[in-house]
Amino acid sequence: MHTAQQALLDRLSLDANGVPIYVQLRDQMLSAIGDGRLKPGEQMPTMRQVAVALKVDLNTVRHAYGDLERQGAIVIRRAKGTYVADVPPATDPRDREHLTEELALRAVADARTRGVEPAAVARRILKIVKRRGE
Amino acid sequence: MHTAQQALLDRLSLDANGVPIYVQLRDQMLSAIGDGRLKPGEQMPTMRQVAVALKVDLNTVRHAYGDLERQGAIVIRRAKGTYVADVPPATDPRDREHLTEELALRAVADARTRGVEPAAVARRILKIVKRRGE
DNA sequence: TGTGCTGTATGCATTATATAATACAGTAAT
DNA sequence: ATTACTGTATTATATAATGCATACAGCACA
Repeated sequence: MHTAQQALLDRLSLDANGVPIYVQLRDQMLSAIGDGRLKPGEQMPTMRQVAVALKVDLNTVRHAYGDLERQGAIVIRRAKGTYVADVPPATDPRDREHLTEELALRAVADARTRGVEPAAVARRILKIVKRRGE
Repeated sequence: MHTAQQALLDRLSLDANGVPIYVQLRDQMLSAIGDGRLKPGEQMPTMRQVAVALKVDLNTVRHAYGDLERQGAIVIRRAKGTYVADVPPATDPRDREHLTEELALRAVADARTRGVEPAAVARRILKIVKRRGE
């Protein structure tokens, strides 16, 4: 039962637009997680699978996975594989306010640096959580 | 009356997210042209203005402008300045949609890995862009 | 034990990115 | 002609990214 990883592998693509490969990989995998195509606890494609499928160096994939782990999105287990991180318990209400602001500011900056209207991203987020019933 | 360039300058921002500076500049300017904030024939900020405003090297800005010219979005006139092309390439709406979706999905994954409601982040984003005037 | 899968790591070469410090060249206004 | 602004260009330096080859290390299982 490797449909989830295979589906992700099939959707991965690289563009020669100046964006580093490891950034493209990292961001596309984050999207897959946000999408729910990869669920918490589920195994990610192995680094070698990604490297072979996209004809990219193993260390480049490792770079992307390393970023994702540092960010808390995945967990890497030596000799076993990499897995989507479990959803952490909701933060306590006082910190949540601050954390929400922080995440929002980062999203705004992210959108701006990619030339996208932050408001458009916000509306899209609402649409995503709605179509998943959250 | 240089409000258009000034407005663009004010909105330019850089983020240390692995995306090369010249790509960030190129994309943001492309988006400014795409949504009409910069109109055909209008003068762009000079390369030096951008370099000084963002504290980046003149050659880095040139790299971004070079991409834009090769792409047909702007026209560079030596010693006179750079201008939005008369018929700027229509930014493919599908690309814009896709990028927006990607950014939204990343934000969702980001929020979830930190135990924050994605919807709360979305509402915060809207609040932020509102309190900055659209 | 050994085979085979995982992630981890190193060394080397090449290319890309970014900065700094200068300089050059074309245009326009005074 | 001088000045002041454009874009263009070179050299040097440093760091990052990528690829390639080659390993090492941990785990599971026949």
